[in-house]
Amino acid sequence: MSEPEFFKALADPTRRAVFERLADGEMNATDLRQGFDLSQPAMSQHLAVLRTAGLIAEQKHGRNVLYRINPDGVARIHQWLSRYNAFWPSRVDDLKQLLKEMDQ
Amino acid sequence: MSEPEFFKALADPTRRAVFERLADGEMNATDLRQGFDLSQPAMSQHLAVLRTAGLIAEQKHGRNVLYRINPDGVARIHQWLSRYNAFWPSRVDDLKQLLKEMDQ
DNA sequence: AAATCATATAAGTCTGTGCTTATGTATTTT
DNA sequence: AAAATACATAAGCACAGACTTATATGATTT
Repeated sequence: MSEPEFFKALADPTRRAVFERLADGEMNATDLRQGFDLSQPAMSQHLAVLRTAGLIAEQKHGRNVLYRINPDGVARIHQWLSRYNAFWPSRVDDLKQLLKEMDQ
Repeated sequence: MSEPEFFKALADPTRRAVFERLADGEMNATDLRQGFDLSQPAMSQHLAVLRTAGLIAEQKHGRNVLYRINPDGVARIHQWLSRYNAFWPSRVDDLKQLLKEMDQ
């Protein structure tokens, strides 16, 4: 199995915040900067790290680039974490709860 | 919500390997060093980082210290990841499969 | 076509972190 | 009680990474 890069990518609080913001919907780099005290290159570099780690995907729209969460990346985190399911004591209840919520 | 420290802790490949080794059962620091080209203090420091992040727990046994995975830490990763369940396309099937396996 | 806009890349700085050796502190063994 | 063992802590070094300013590139607007 290849080394998971997502840990390093998400170890930075700014990148976690960017990732979380993208959970609400796709956005371009300029809009993503709102609320962050960060230069444009800094954001661009963060986005490059997240993209290289396979956590976000990009789509060009003219001179804009829309960024969105890459489901494959989330799936890869889940895959890594599944190794430790035995250490998740309340996993049965939580899973049943989750399935119930999704059935509604 | 407090900042998740586990990402920084698991961003280091050595610490991930230590964590993975502990998934097979509790172990002391000396045994954990087997197979790693690492000094004793380095391992001690890695274990301190994992412990501070709440990922492992320790139990003193005389002059030995047994380390084991802290289920609370695993639960916290799951909790963080649950925010992104909507981006996990195959989650329903996987969860049902997991529940089926656990019922056996 | 010139100016503006959205983004990326380059280069340099500063801080964080992972490593080392040296040493400290209990605990166990002889 | 002295030696050995298991581990932690301290201090220093070297490299990685997050930031900056400056500049480049391509698309849009005027």
